[in-house]
Amino acid sequence: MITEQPTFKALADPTRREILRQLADSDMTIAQVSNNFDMTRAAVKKHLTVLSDGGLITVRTRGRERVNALNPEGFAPVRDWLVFFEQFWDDRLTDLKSAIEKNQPND
Amino acid sequence: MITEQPTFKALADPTRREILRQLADSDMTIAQVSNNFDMTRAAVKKHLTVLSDGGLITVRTRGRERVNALNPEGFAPVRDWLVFFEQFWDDRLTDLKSAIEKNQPND
DNA sequence: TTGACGTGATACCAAATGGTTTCATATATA
DNA sequence: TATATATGAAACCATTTGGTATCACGTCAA
Repeated sequence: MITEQPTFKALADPTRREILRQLADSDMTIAQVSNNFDMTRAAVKKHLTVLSDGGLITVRTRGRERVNALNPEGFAPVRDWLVFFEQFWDDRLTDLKSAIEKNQPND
Repeated sequence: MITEQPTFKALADPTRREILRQLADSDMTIAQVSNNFDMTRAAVKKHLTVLSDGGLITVRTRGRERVNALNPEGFAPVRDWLVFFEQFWDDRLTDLKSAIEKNQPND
């Protein structure tokens, strides 16, 4: 079973969400990502590990480099979670609509 | 400007996400929510405060009670965030498709 | 082969987080 | 009015988190 916890946890930090946005533009090595943030490479590496644990990115080896890329499938837990509530509100609206129509049959 | 940070932060904790799911069934007072978790009312109250700060729930006073309810609008930051990436992938697919058609004009 | 480069991993630290207990305050009720 | 109920808030604590510095290791290039 897929647990959604690592995914939501990974998204809780603004630096990590910014990393995802940048990876949307292009895959990047750890060093490249680090250049875009005012923190050490070690700190960025930790964030990338959390993102990887959350399934939001994949990492492939290229020589001595490690290339990070978005993993579209990793976003599924968030999508599913959101759909649960949106579906719920859709049903609520449908119920409300039918209730109104029931009380106002003269449309 | 709406900052998405409090929203994502609120969603990082499994207890808080479970509270949201329960509130989808019915609005609840703090005491009612507390009854569903194995922790003190004070702890639950803290979680509700975080959810409120994140705009995910609204709280109304009813006598000496405080009734917590889902706030559909509070989910917008997550929806917007997700749409950014899904749109991105849609564009990628479109680009890929047109590139393929360009190289295979004999369809 | 010998550095230089890119990364992994660990120890360490301050601050944030998630929980507790305790007490104060406001409202409902006998 | 006196008491019980529902909540608010603060002090406190252990653990997690997000950062640092440092060193070890594999790979590329002269």
